[in-house]
Order: sequence, then C-alpha cells, then structure tokens
Amino acid sequence: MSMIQFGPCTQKEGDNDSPSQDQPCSSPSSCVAAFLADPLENCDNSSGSPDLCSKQAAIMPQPIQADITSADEKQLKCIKEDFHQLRPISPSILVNEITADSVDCLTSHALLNLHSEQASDPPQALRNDFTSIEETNAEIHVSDVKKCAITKATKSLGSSYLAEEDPPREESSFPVAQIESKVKMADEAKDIYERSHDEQPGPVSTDAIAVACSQNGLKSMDQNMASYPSCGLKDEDRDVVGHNKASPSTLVMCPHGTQDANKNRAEAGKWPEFDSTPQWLPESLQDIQVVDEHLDDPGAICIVYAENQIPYDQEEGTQHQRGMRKRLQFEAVENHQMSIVSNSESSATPLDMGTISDSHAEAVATSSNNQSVQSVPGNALCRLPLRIDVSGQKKGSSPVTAPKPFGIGLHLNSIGSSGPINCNVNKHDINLQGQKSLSGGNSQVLQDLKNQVALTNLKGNNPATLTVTLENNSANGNSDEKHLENQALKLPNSSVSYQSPVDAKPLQSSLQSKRIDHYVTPSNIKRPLPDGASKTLDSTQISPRKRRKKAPENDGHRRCNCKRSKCLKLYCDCFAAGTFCTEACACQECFNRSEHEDTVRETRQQIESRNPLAFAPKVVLQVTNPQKDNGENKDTTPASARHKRGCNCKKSLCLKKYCECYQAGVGCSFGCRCEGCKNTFGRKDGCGEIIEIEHKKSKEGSWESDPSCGKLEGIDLKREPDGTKQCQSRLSPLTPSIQGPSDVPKSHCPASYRASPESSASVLPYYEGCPSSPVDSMSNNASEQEREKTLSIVLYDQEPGCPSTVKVDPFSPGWDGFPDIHNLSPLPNPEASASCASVASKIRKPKILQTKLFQGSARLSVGSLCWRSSPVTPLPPFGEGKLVVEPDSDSGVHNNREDDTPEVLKDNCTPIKAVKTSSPKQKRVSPPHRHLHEGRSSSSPGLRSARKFILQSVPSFPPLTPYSNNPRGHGT
DNA sequence: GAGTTTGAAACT
DNA sequence: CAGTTTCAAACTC
Repeated sequence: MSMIQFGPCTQKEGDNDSPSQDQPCSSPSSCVAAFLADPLENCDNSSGSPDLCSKQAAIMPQPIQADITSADEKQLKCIKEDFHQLRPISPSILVNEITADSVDCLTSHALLNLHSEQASDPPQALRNDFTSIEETNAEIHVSDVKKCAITKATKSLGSSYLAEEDPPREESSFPVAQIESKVKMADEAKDIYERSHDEQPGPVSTDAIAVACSQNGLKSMDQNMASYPSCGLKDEDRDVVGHNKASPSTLVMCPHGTQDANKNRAEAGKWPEFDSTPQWLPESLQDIQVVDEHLDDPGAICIVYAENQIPYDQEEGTQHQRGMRKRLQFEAVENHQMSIVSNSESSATPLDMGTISDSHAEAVATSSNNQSVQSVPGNALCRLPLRIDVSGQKKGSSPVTAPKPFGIGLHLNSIGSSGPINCNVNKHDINLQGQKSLSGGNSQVLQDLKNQVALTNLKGNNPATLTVTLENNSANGNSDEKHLENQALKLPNSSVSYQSPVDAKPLQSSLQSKRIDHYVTPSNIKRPLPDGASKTLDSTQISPRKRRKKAPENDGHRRCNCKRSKCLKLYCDCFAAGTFCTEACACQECFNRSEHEDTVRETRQQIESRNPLAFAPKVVLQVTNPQKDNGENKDTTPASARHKRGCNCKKSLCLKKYCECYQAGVGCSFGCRCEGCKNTFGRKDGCGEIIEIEHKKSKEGSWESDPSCGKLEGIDLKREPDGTKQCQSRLSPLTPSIQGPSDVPKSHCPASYRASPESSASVLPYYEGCPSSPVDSMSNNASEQEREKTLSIVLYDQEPGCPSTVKVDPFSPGWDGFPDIHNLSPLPNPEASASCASVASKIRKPKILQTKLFQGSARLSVGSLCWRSSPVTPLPPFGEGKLVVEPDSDSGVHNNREDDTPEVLKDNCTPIKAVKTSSPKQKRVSPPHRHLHEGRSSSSPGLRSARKFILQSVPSFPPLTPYSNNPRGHGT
C-alpha cells in the first residue's frame, strides 16, 4: 500500500547526502518524524524537488510554521499526488497512532482528534494501516515493543471509534465525553484559526505550530478530501493549510536540520498559498510538532507540544488558545544502545517505546483528565533520550532548542512511581499521568498531577519536568501490554520520570546548554504496587502507621511518612522527588504542600545551595548513543544505570533496599563505598560477577562466603582498607573470548560497565533493557553463567584498569553520566593498581577510546547487561529509582559539544562539590593519570586489538549528535 | 503492627 | 572533612 511512503523513514541509504535532510530513524521518535515527512519525500521523488517537499514538511523547526514556502505548482501537484496516495491509508491516522505510541506525550491530543474527527475512518483501515506500519517498522527500526504499542494504539483507536458509535465499551477507551470535548476543542481551534486566519495570513506566530494543519485543516482534509479525490484539496483546505494559522494543536515534525528550518523561516512570509507540507501532515502532526533543530544533532527530533493542546478538560478553552507550546525534543536515541528488548529485531529503545506509549496514554489521560487511559503500553522503558525544549515554552516564543537529553535518570526518591506517567513540561507542566488502569485512584492521580504541576511551577526555573511512569498492571494489563512488558524489560513496573532536577539551576544550566536532563524513574521497580492501591483514601483518616505501610505503594507513587522532617528534607521522598506530598502521604506536619510552596522553594534552594545535586537523580541511566541505527545494532543495549553517588552500605551487602543502588535496581559502581558489596545488579568492583570468583580466594570473609561469588576464577578480589574491594586479575590479559570475534562483543559489555560505572557505563540495569531479563537469565542460568565466566574474564582483561581499583568520582564533571575517562583510570591504591596494572595497563587506552569501548560494549552487550546481573538474581523488588539517562559519555568524542555533562550535574557540581557530595566518607583515591598512560603504553597487542575490535564494531556514539542511522551524520 | 536495622541526610 | 546525630525507610519478628 501506500505505506511504502513511510519507507523513507528508514532513510534511504543512498540518498543521504544532506545530513540535514536525512535523518535516520534511529529512534522511534525520529522514525515518526521521518514518517511524517515521508509523504513529502515522495513528493521529492515525483517533483524532483526533494528538499522542498520533505524539508518543508519536515523542517519546521520552531518557528517553523512559517516555513511553508511558496506554493509551487509543481510541489502542489506533487503534494496532491502524495496526498492522494496517502489518502487511502489515512496517513493522519497512522501518524496519530504512531505518534501516540512513539512520541512521548505528544500525540494524545491528536489521538483524541482522531477519535472526534475521524470517526469515519474504519478501525479496520487503521489496523491495516498499522499493519503496514509495522511492516515499515523494520525499516524504521521500531522495536517490536513499539509495534505492539502501535498495535495497541490501533486497537485503541478502533475502540474509540466504537466508542463513538457505541459508547464506551471499554473503560479505558475514550469516553464519549472526551470525544465531545475534543470536538469542542477542535471547534474552538477552528474558530481561532478562522479568526486568526482573517487576521494573520502572514507568518505564523511562534505559537502557531508550523505545519499549518490545524485541526480544522485536518478535519477538512479528511472530510473534504473525499470530495476532491484528485487532489484532495479544497480551497478551504488550502486556506487552512496555507495560512500558518496553525491551530494550537498543530503539530509539526521536522526531521530536518535547523538549516532547513531557517530556510523555511525565511520563506515564511510566503506562507500562504499553499504549502503542501502542513496540509499533508496528519492530524497527529497537528498536535505535535517535531522539529529537528539541532544541527549538531541530525537525528534529534524536537517535538513541540502546544500547551493549549493539553487536554486538560478544565483548561481546554484557555489552553487551546494559548500560544504556548511545549516542545519535547526527542533525541533520536539510537535504539540499539537502548534497546532493551531481547528481541533482536527491536531496535527501538525501550525508552522510546515507553515514552511513546506512555506519552500516548499520558496524552490521553491528560485530555481526558480523570479518564482512565487504556492503551498505555506497558512497561516499556523509556530510554529515549528526551529532550524537552523548555525554553520556548513559557512564552510561546519560538522554542529554543532543548539541550540534548543527557539521559534518563532515576530518582530514587522520585515519587513517581509506577503507574502514572507524568510529563511535566516546564511551566505548564504537562503533567500527564496515564495509568493503564485508571479505574481507580484517579482522584489521587489528579491530585498528584496538581501537585506536580504546582511543584513545577514552584520550581520555576525548572524547565521541564517530565515524568513518565509506566506502570505495569499485570492485573489489568491487557495482553498487549503484557506483551510489551515482556519484550521490554520485564520490570514489574517501570516508570520513567523525566524530571528536571527540581531546580532552577538545572534549568538554567540546561538552558545554557539547551539540554535538559531526563530522569527516568522506574518507580515500579522500587516499590511494586500492591494490588489495588487505590489511594483515594484520605490519608488523614488513616493512622500514620497504616498510612505508612500503605503509603509506599499507593498508586505507584511513593508516599512519605515523615514525622519530623516536615517533609522539607531529603529524607522525605516526596520532597526529594520534587513533588508535593499528597493526601496519601502519612507525613506529619507536612510542609511540602502547595500551600507552603514558598517554604518548599526556599528549603529546596537551601538544600541545593548545600548540594547542588541534592535533587538530581540519584541513578543515572546512561544511554549509549546509538550512532548508527542501521539495524545492525539491534542487539546492543544502550545504557547502564548507576547510582551517582554510590551507596555506602556496610551491612546490607547491597542486597537490600537499604542500598540505594540495589533499590534502584542498578549495580554498584566504583563510586560506591559499600563494603562486601553483593549487589546482584552488579558489583561496584565493576568486575561484577567476575570478581565474585575471586572471593573464594580472597581473604575477605564476607566475600568468600558469598555464594554468588566464585563463578569466575582468575581474579582476586582484594579488599581495600576502606572496605572497597580490589580486584586483582590473575587472568592473562588475553583470553580466548576476547580473541574470539564472536565473544568480543559480549565481553565488552561488562567491561563497559566496569569501566565507568558512574560515568559512561552504558549498561542498563538488566531489567530495563536486557533481553535477558533476570527472569530470562534465570531460565538460562547455566549458559548464562558460563557466558559470564567468559565474559567476565574478557572484560577483565579489557578493562582499562582494575575495575575495583578504579574509582570514579561520581560527581566529577565527567561523571554525570558521561564517562569521564579522566576518572576512570586511577587506581585507588598503589597496591591495587599494581596488581591490576598488569592487566589494566594493557587494557587502557586513551580516554576516548575507553569511552568508546564502553559504549561499544554497552551496545554490543545486550547480553552483557544481563550479565551483570547475576542470572540468579531474583527480580529485585524494584523500587522507585531515579534513573537518569545520560548521553553517552563518549559521545563527547563524536560530539561537537564541548561538554556532554548533563546540565544539571554540570552546573551544579563543580568537581569539588561533586566530590564532596559524592563521598564524604568514602575513601577514594583519585586516579593517577599516569596509570592510564602507563596502561596504554603497556597494553598488549592483543588487548589493543581487542579494543580496536570493539571500537570498530561499535558505532561511535554520537553523543550529542543526533541519532541517526545516517552514517554521514556521524562522521565516523 | 511493633520494634529493629540500616544507611542517607543533616548536623556539628 | 570527619564524626555524629537525625531521620525515615526497610526489614524482622
């Protein structure tokens, strides 16, 4: 079918001459953008003016709107043709679906529109379309999960349709009321459009979303097209299109680079007549604007979210008319790296998926308010590095390009937990909470949203807080969801919270860098929801104790139980998470309420003054940048998560939730000062399981006793005076595994992990993306163990430095999720270094190389990720964690950006401070750089070769560079 | 459910 | 910066 049109999304390998133009569909979002753009691309083919069509359509960076250039007869024709072709497919629908599923928080609105406006479209058609889409996905690199999401979305649509015709068959489906509201909104938009149309034929205001497809326009398109089969255009439609007057809901996706945008802007004045682009955009597009403004980030996709589109029922009227837009920029994360799913096919990053689906759900939820959202695709992890462009939001001015997402972070304290998806974007804070099963606790959710919004406002500077929480309602989850879950992470609950660090600083910094940190909070992990946690109960009515017990699980949101801190200290999870306490909290004398906003703000500031990172995510999920998402990297996993500061466990062995690392479901890192670490997610040694082997040999009693240890031999764990473990490698530097090409990749994974737990390690917690989730691994213990052995050994060898010995200052600038090679090298103690030196030294490479190695390993080691977590490791009761996905450390290498460090971290943490914060008590030896050098020099050829291999095999991470499949863009 | 343990956060 | 205290969650019984 016409679906072929979408094919381009994948990028034409051959066509990618102009970076700006061709954006690889590295990430779902990007794919989506491409998707949208595709139709236009077709134009290219036909018209011969490739750039024009596609660019116009896609480009539209912010100001976009105006981009639509003069109507070229030819183009018009082309457009018409394209349109005609698309028509059958109902591109808009497709877009909507895709958007909903793939784009975070973007599409819900569009979806609604669909329901309201496109009721006429047969669900089946949609399904068909989706099917086509799914087919297309392969090219697009959409993971299966995503596909599922799409499918689900489709179903949802279908249900929606049904709903219109036949009221709510499903609770989760869009209620008629919503539809009506949507219609109403559309009407309003239309009115606005008309008015504006009369008033402003000219350039589109910043608010207006580029693609002039107003809802009306879409509607007209859909409705009117029928009457104009030939071209599907009507005068009316033309007008709509031609006038920038994009309705608030207008969404534009522009895969193209800024340049194009500028170009379009220049032409903006011409608008009118017809610019095909806008018109052709699907409705969904109307709602969402995706702009790729980043020159440096070819793959990055910026999504603009019109505030007015936020479906808050309450705010419908006002918001619609507002020119403010919220822009989400999704960095096209290379799915591979992030890909969680075991599915080889899925190149899509879990994050993306989660984001998408969540967004979808979220959007729906938002629009519907209390309505439950059904189609939340489950647990897909959102690894998508999101970028929210907050800058432009408040004022509606042209959106400023948001800084590339550094990553996703989990705040251990983050409240958001399971279930709800919160997208708080800046001022308006699009705080959407979509719950799969909204049947209950809506009020609570609402309250939470309010709180968050309030909080966001409170944060003021805070550019944006996006919290996406995917809650896995196994109970309620439909098969699709479950399916997604399975594919995705198998996390019981995964939540992604995207939060700006609560404060302005981060914001500021982000503004500077134009980036925002993304925090992912798998709250689910941390605290699985109990069944029914409907927490509409008034907390006050419940005894503190009861509440306390209940609180944690509520609707997935963490509830505090503070008694003395007044919820104004970091002890308070709510406060720490940057949210207000809710009724569900059992806290006493709580000041963390909207009523005390000022107090809260002040307190926060105070705390931040003390520790700039206080509100930063505790766990950083580092996303490797998939440079090339050619589909080659399907198996690579993306990221790793580490507790920034590291834990300091003494007695819990990092096997209990006392341990923040464990709680967050991440392995301990070098930054941890824990003693006797047995974190099943990964040991701080970096050696992870590898080191365990040595335990037997090691003198450390605790370690020796560790049953888990001993898998691997050849490495000695040595404990440092401070309790940290040192590992001495007895292994020969070169192990067969290393040499073996096939093994190399896997082996790398661990290494990466070890390399810089905090820094760049890009290994995601197994649960997140590892195909071999704990469960899986458990099933495959034998093989897994064996593999681990091999891997561990290899890793060891490859490890730049003795993992255990190497300590990275979590807070060091490099740390922030970026692998700071600087930090990597050092051996804590001479002895350790010496012991490790033999091995490590051989391994060591230039910082950059190491980084790449990590990245590569991350990517390559889907299995490796798993590897970290012991196969046997039970699924930890994940709690909420704040996971931040940060850009690849090494991205810097590829990246033009000078500093990849997340803004939050960057700004707030000076090295000194960082250090201070990170480890007051920990004994860390700053890594002697010399070691690094020595290591390099001494590195054995074999090792070198191994690394080389790694580097070669692993696509460089374009940290900041857009994730594009397009090789060109990376310049690798 | 009460009490204990634990480790982060806060304080000195 | 290190040590101590406070705090609330996690855990145990």
